[in-house]
Amino acid sequence: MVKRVRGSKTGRPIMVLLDLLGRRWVLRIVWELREEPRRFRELQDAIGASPTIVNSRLAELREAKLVELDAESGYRLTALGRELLRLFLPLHLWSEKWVKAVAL
Amino acid sequence: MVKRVRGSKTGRPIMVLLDLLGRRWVLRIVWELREEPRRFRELQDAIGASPTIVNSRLAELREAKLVELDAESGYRLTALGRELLRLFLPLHLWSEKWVKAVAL
DNA sequence: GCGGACGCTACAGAAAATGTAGTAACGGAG
DNA sequence: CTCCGTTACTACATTTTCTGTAGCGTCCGC
Repeated sequence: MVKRVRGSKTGRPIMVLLDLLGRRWVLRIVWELREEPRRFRELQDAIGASPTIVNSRLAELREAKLVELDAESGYRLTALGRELLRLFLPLHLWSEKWVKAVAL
Repeated sequence: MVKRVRGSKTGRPIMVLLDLLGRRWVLRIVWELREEPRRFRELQDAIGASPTIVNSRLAELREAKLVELDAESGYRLTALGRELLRLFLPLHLWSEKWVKAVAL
């Protein structure tokens, strides 16, 4: 038993995944790592969250094998993390369209 | 200024979107509405969150024009919401693969 | 006019996030 | 060998958010 499933008791993969991704800052961290590895502080400054929460989210993402820490370069996406990111890339374009529709 | 951009001051569409989707239960609610409309209580029971938070997330999703309330059938995805969901559908399959890779 | 389903709200207590400060390990300069 | 900077990370009091439970007001069928 690897994961704590917060939002769902079912343990169905999609629920576990949605639970993980639905935590504050998780999507943002993955997004921030999309191009290149980042140092802890660098990441923290970029997203503007407290070190406490950045650290615990990184721990969760590392446990989920989506992110890893390389001593040379910093935090970076694993192969699995890059796969996930690839699924999210279309969001970038779509978000532009969405914002226009919502007219913020 | 319509939206509170919690996680980012930039107002860049992708950041606003990631902020919205990164709130607790939001992804789960969108997922729960993927097939058919749901009533408030039905939705609440399905995800197991408090009515308070279900209501406020639904309000946010309605403001974001991703969800709407139809008196006849209940809460459902808008056209925009269905577009977003379509981007997320591959997650379902991917999550199965991911769980196998993580649960060593 | 009673009962049930509906969306939704109030509110106290619990949990999570913030903001600030600080620790411990390492590596290089003097 | 000290000092300094950089690294990841932790402690903790304060603030914000979420939960759990109860209940409100409206509509509709009986």
